[in-house]
Amino acid sequence: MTTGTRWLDSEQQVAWRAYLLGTARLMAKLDDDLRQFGLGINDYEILVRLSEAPDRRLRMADLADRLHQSRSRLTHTVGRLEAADLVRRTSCKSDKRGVWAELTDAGFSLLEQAAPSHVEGVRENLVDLATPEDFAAVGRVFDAVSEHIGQR
Amino acid sequence: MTTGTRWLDSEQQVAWRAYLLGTARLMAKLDDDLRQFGLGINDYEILVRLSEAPDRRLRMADLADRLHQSRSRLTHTVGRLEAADLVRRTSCKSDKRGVWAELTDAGFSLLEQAAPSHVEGVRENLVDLATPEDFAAVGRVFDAVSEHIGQR
DNA sequence: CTCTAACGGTTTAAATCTGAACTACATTCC
DNA sequence: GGAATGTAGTTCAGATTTAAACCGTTAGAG
Repeated sequence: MTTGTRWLDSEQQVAWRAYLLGTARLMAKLDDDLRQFGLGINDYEILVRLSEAPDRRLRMADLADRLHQSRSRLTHTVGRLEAADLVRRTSCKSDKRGVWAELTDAGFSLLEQAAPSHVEGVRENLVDLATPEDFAAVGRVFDAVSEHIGQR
Repeated sequence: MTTGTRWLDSEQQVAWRAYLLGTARLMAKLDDDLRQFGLGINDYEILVRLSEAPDRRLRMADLADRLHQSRSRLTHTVGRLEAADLVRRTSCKSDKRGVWAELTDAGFSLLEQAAPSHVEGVRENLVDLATPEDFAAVGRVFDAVSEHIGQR
């Protein structure tokens, strides 16, 4: 009795492919639009998370988790952002192993410049293309995905 | 009269972040699960597209467009797949500039091995987590995104 | 207290990806 | 026909990402 694979049905297949292609195109577009500010979407997200945090700073590991990135990748990226004077590193007093990544004024300022255009891009290329219900569904689905997969 | 930025409202914000994090986690998970077959999700998708094409082959540019990849990236990836004997390149007779990327028997065979586990992963970490309606919404949304952004 | 395991972060080297430059062929327009 | 322009694909150099090894520091067990 062969417990065969539960393949995707035709509609699921189509939706899955649409998601793959749509995501690829969307990310490429957003990346592209951010290039005028010298940022990629990954850099941008880092700056945003920092800007929202208390004292505009986060511990490296915390930041890595929020973005689901390896600590190694984050070290490299923050290194570049630091070289561009957008982020500053300071060591953590209470845990000497720790490092704070802190948004500089220049970083905050660049973020203020880039944000309107970026958000407009997210609207134009995603949010405004969907009905509110459909977009809410996207949120629910990927929230469930995150929840299911959990931390790395 | 300041035509201010149309920021995302709180729910849109949450949905957008859920999508970003969920996608990051999902892709990492699928990549991870494919590693046992020596493939990444990008390699896998290439093999799948080839396997579905007439004569199991596609022109490089065609394949690149379907995956929204640069020709350069595809050249590299196919080069590696060719080295692993999963894909074969042949030159196109009708257009001497062209190159066919063709799935080898080994490539097809590996795909047959990997597919059940991969599809199960897509189900477990995405499809089965959503109601059919919600998942259909995801399909609609990203189809609209693809349509809107168009070819590169 | 002290030993050991775990954590936080960086470094290193290799793998992969990007973008521009380049080669060859094809097409278009006099 | 032949020059200009466009297309397909590759190559090159540089940037980014990955995975593993590594170094302090911290925490937990005995």
